Amino acid sequence: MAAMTMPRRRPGRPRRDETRQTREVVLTAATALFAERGFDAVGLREVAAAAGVDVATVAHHTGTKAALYDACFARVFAAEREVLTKAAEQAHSALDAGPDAARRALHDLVDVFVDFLEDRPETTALWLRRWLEPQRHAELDQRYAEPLYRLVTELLTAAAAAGALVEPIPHITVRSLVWAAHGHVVALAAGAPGARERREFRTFVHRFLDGLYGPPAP
Amino acid sequence: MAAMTMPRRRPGRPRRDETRQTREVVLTAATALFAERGFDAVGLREVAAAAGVDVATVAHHTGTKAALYDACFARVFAAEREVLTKAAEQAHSALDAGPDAARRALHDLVDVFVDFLEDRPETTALWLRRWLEPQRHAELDQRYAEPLYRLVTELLTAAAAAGALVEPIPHITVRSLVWAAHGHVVALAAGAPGARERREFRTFVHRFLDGLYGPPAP
DNA sequence: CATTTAATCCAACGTCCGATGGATAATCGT
DNA sequence: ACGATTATCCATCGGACGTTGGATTAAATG
Repeated sequence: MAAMTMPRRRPGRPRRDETRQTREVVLTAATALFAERGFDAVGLREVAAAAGVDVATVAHHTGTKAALYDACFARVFAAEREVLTKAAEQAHSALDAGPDAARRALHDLVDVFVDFLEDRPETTALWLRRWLEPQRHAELDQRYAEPLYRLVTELLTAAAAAGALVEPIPHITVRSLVWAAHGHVVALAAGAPGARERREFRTFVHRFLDGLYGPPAP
Repeated sequence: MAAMTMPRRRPGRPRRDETRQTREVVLTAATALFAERGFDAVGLREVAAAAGVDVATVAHHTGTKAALYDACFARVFAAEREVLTKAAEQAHSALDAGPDAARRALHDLVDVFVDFLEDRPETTALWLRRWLEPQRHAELDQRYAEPLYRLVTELLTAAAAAGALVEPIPHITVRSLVWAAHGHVVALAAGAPGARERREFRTFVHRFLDGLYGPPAP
């Protein structure tokens, strides 16, 4: 990740090796501000100042404010999707090795997810903000969330077919786990004692997942 | 709940029996708008129009915009706290009647919670918005959430002492259930098929709670 | 070297917002 | 019946916002 501000770049056409730099710096600064305070509470002059450039430079690189906002979301969510898709595919390929291996694979998958959110808490903030904007929400859900939900839901369904997995309603199980993880990040941001909270949340999630491996309901 | 708009009240001192009416109408209209779009995206003129009054009238009754915002939160959260406190106390008093009654009492309690959120989805929106405002979040958490969390956590702890309740980390269990419920409301608002989703979410939560009543981990 | 291209900043425009002062009208207290 | 009180609206002010046009600088291009 590039530094938050630039060391005052002089005007003029950029050299071939330094194109795209300013855009990244602006996006990084804008992402942090939007995650913290939202679209309307953040001014373009503020973004420009945080990035160390003029407001017109921001407009030059990212167009309107709405386009800048969308670009911030796309960048963060794409990174999340990339990490989680890879982890989900690994878990999927571990299914053939028996119920115990499948359970461990599930543990690893959610650990990757929780690690990612803890490392980049702005992801949670951006998702919460999108969930509060119904029209955008639907679009981004389709692009970034649904593929993952589908993958993990298939994972649970396949595990139920292979081992003795008790899985009442896969998509609700997955969604609830995701929201619990976001709640965990919010609690951390609000000042919950960090190390202990992190450890206990993982314990909770693992036990919850293990509970899915109990005997089928009569 | 009063109507969203007023039938154009004429100026002049109000009669004794109609004091506080305008304030309630303004608060109701403002709550709906703030829940939908947030503090900065809602203008006071817009609130005034939705309530059928002038912008100066809004200021007269509620002071600054920030005070109006806070008043909306306080009203909704107080209602939620009242309903849930009563339900939690009922569940608590059912603990002495044995493990089965305790489990049924827990089911009833979360049903009350989910019913409340489904009936008044603006509650979820307001909580999400508060969680995105760290400083306000801490204060309202202390006033409205923590008493309830403490009550339910004690409930789980007492149930573990009485029956065979497996409860690894009570406060994380409670928080995760709360967030799962908010995620459920967001999914409903985003257009998930209503009746089926409502039924399945309750099934999921009940099975999750029953899982807490399994044999203690070795 | 001359021209084109790209990035940056400065200054300004029009708009909308929250807040306020003051006028008006209807009821209350006496 | 008459002042005091309260609620309402109108008009307006200062400021912040997103956006844009144009000047400046520097590298690429030929």
